[in-house]
Amino acid sequence: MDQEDIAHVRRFNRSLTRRIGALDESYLGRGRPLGQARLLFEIGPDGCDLKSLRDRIGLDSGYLSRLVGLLVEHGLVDLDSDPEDGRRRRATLTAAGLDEWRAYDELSDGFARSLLAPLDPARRQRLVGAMREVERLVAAASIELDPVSPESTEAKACLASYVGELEGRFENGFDAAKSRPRGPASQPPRLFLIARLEGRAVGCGALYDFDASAGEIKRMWVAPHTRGLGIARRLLDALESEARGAGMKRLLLDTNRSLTEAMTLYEKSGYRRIARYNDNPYADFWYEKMLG
Amino acid sequence: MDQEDIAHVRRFNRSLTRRIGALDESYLGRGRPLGQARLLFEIGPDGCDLKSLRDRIGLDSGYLSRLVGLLVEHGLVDLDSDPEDGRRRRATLTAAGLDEWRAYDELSDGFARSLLAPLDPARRQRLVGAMREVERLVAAASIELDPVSPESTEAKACLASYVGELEGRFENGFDAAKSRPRGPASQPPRLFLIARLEGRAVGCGALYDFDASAGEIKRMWVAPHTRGLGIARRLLDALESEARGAGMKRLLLDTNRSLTEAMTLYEKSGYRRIARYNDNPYADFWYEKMLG
DNA sequence: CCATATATCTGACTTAAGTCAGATAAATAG
DNA sequence: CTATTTATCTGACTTAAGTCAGATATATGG
Repeated sequence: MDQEDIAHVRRFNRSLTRRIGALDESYLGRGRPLGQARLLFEIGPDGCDLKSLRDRIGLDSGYLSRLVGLLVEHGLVDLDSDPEDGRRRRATLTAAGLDEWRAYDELSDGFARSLLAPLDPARRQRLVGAMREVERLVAAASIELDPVSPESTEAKACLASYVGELEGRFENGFDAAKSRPRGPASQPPRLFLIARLEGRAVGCGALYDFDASAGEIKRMWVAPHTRGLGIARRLLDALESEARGAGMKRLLLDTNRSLTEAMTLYEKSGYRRIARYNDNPYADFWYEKMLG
Repeated sequence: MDQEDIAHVRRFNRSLTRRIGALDESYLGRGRPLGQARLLFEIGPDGCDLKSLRDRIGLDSGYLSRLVGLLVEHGLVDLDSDPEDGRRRRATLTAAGLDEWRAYDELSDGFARSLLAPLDPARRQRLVGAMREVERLVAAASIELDPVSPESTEAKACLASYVGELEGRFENGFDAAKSRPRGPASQPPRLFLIARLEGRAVGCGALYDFDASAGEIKRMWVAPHTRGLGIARRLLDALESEARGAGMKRLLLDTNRSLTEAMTLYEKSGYRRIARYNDNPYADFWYEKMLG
């Protein structure tokens, strides 16, 4: 990463900050402080309970209570108890509040429009495309890997998605029980990693012991909407580095012919096809990589 | 421009706002309110006079005075009168101020680095490229066209750059006096347009009367660092629309063989090669367009 | 039922950020 | 030299934004 790349990112941040500040300014044009405006906008046409508002915008509970109070006072918001949990309170927009919400929505739309309008169609498409690219790659950069227990809710949720997907993709469906790694029955993995994007699990991968000097990679999965961000690559790298740290000399893995992206990844990462080394009924190809 | 494009721009704004907010947070980590931190950072290693600070950040003069006062009090900034204009005051960083400036600079660098670091080199390049594209296109969208007097300082500055460039590009140099449009001596243009990017003139173009039913486009120029943003196209469109409004049926223009981008633009915009219609010694090609 | 946790509210604060009306001193136009 | 403009400063304000320590009422696990 050279200094010039960094300078570009900094310039980008600066120029965007200024521009986005302009959106805030336009919000102020409705004579309401930014905090209240944002809150009103976040409550939205469907309403919202205060707890989730607090989580989303990150406000002190006392402060939030007062801000909502002001909106109620101005006749923009109604506040009732949540029927399911008497401690919680739900905020919903009144008719006047909904009008205001629409006005803010219009401002945001108008702002976006003002970025696109002066451009010819070709440049417009390029801008939208570049924005999407920036967004995706910035998301990719904010992925975090965390070791978790394979028994944790998060791990189980990932595995369920993994199984669900294989069921759909494999010609004969998939039954997780038949694809256990060998060794002592239901041997736990040495490391189970979760990939998180803004706190939500969007991928997983596990490293198992195979024999005294080898490990096995299994349960590699990435949520469909986050593919192409290099998450699988990072999971694989992290698992390999753990394997090296544990003194393993060799890594094994198997895969199904329908998982073409996975096979591409393995081959790019230095895995080479070998003969069948297990009796996994879902495996079509077997790979190994010597750890240097 | 469809609703989906707008939704993309809005999502982009939202996700970037959050991320850029994180940079502000990191600035706060040095125990100084954001206003002071930004001011210190803007003063920079070379110092700066208060007037230009005010223009750049847009602060109330009283407020700025007090903010700088605080920085002086904390031993971070020195304040002296400008030797050239006794009303102005120059702020310069003390040794301690410079250390602080470096710390903020490091934070910005670190922030940029944290966006790039988790990515593999290919994705890193894609991110930097996409950021540059967004920046350029957003700049393109914020270009504004203004009619000005051809005698104004801005117009003269543009024309000077235009002449300077032609001198360099034409095989036999360029003398503006020899390339006057025909008609009553030094006839003023019907419309002289300036293209502005963030207040600075980065391009120009003029529409002259040629005869009772035709106009002539001349003095089309775009600053080198802003080429590729579609500025010339927008200037040309605006001049044509003025010509239509004035009842002109036909537009003429001439150009030199070395101005290849210009020729491409004219041809894409519907201009067709015609025979020589004037005695401009620098012209190699002549074009016309019928206004529909 | 009890202890504890959770969601919200209230009161009493602090601080940042900014506005506005002059005052002051230096530059500039005539 | 005088009137006006310009750049900055000072004093007196306002408002937004946020923090913190309880108080209160409701859920939840045992």
